[in-house]
Amino acid sequence: MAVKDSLSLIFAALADPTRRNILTKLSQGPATVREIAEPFEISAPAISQHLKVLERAGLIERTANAQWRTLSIRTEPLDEASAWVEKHRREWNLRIDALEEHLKSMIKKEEQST
Amino acid sequence: MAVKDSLSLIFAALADPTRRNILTKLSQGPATVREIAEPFEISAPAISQHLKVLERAGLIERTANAQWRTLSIRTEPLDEASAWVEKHRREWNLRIDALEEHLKSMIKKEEQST
DNA sequence: TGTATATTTAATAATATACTTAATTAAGGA
DNA sequence: TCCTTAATTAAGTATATTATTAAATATACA
Repeated sequence: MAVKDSLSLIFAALADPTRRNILTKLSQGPATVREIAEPFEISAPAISQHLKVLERAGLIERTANAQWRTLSIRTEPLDEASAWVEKHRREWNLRIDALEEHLKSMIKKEEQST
Repeated sequence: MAVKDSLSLIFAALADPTRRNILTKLSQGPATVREIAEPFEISAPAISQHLKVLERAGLIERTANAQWRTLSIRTEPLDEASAWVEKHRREWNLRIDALEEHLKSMIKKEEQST
């Protein structure tokens, strides 16, 4: 079981619709495992494993209260994921803009030479 | 091979450091498969498979030129990923703010009653 | 104490992922 | 035509992921 870097853990955790649904639920406020599991058809252990994946990625936090675990979302990993995506989007868009500038100036030269 | 929704494909594609490195390279401009493969120690077929994953997620685009394939990044899936992340971050932060407001007003009441 | 509820752990199985080497396809150029 | 280069496909393998059922653990509460 190879150790994974945090971005890989975060994106992998987000790559499953069940886990994204869990985060959607938690983005409205903390909930117990039971409350989280309720809308899904899968077994309780399956939910428990999904929660473990989310926790390992730092996306959720559990606090124990008697036999109940209350889960809440954490935004730091979302910040990290977002930062990566935004950086690449921005750099690519800069490239595209530069390319457009280049094409424009090419056309201008073309026009001047005729 | 179950059909996956697009967000799952995108996040899964981003969940691998080799593929993120490929996108980092491509965010600086288009490149051929050879150029992309160069910094990596893994075999050419492994790169080819990573490119297939990125392509299936819509993150890259290939244009064929004789035996060379030129690859470039596409930002639509990055937009989609970013939108999901931002939405959840925002909603969770709103919750937190509301909670803080609530606590503040509780404290205020507490102070008034003493 | 005994029982119900909440949740996790363990064992297992099916499927998916990420790599490998060998073979194949396709084009350029001596 | 033959050889080289670029890239993909095919086949095989190790490991990871996602689910299952059965059992274990922990707490509340009659």
